[in-house]
Amino acid sequence: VSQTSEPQVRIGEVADQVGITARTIRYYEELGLLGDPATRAKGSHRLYTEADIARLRELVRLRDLLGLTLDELTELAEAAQLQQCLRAQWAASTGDRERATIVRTAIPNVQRQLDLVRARQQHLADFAAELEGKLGRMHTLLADLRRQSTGTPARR
Amino acid sequence: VSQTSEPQVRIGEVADQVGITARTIRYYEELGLLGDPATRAKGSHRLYTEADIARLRELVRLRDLLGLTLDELTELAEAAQLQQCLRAQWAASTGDRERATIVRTAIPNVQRQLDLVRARQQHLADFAAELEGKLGRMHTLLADLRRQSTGTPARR
DNA sequence: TTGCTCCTCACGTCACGTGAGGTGGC
DNA sequence: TTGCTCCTCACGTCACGTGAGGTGGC
Repeated sequence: VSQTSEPQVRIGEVADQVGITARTIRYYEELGLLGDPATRAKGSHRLYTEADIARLRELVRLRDLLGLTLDELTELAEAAQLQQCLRAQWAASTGDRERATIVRTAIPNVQRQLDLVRARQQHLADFAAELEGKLGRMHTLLADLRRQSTGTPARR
Repeated sequence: VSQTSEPQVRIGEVADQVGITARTIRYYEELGLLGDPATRAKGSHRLYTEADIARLRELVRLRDLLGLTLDELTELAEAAQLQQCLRAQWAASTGDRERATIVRTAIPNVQRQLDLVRARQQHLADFAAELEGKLGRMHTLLADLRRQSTGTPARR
């Protein structure tokens, strides 16, 4: 039954595109971070859709940029999983009221991610300011030393 | 010979202050990330100065905020180690020219850290923008649904 | 003396890395 | 048929976590 469905891509290319290894993808599947491998004959090749790739990219970003553990990712992922599930219901649900409910339940999940990003940004800004201060002091010090060795009196 | 030197603090308090465990500190010492334990009788308590604590804080920040491996930290630390060594020479060196050289060698190290921080900030800003866009679209969608269910025609 | 924190092994764990040996699709 | 990528164990590694059993300082 070869429907004209979305193109499927193999694990190696997915790994290259996302910037991780095939091992990592298999490990995440083992932990249940990716949607079930559904029906895949034991030993046959894994195939991924564009949606799967986007999902992996998000997981990797949350891991790398926010330093979340895979346990924490699982939590967030379960929420996103539910979101995915709701997205499927979306087409089926015709009522605006139902649709509104679906969107409302999805919002806090995204909001939480944004909060985490904001906190990270704050810490990085602090760090950057500190490094800049350090660098600035070193440069003025250098300038002072140069002035002294050329006979120019240092300001102060 | 109890000199009136800087106060020393034990590993547990250091761990609390920095927000890590004693095990991590011992592991870092084992890897040579902290200045040599110098002369410590095998089995006796480790004692740390304020400078040691500041150093550990920096290492942990580089690890957490930038996601550096301990190998990468070792590289940066060796440069910082050299910087530390130079700082000791500082007092001894009277010549401005020598001092200028010391500062000049220390600058690129700090600059490199700042570059890494900048790159991280860029990625986080991208991520934040994406999440905000997502959130915004969800909110307008919700508003549209609300308008429709109350009979108000949706814009567009 | 009694707690408390510290010490040194040493094994466990998380998140993969890295082959070994074998099968499947262009 | 020949490469190439894929598959499944399974052991190794990095960065610690977590006791076990014992010693030291207020």
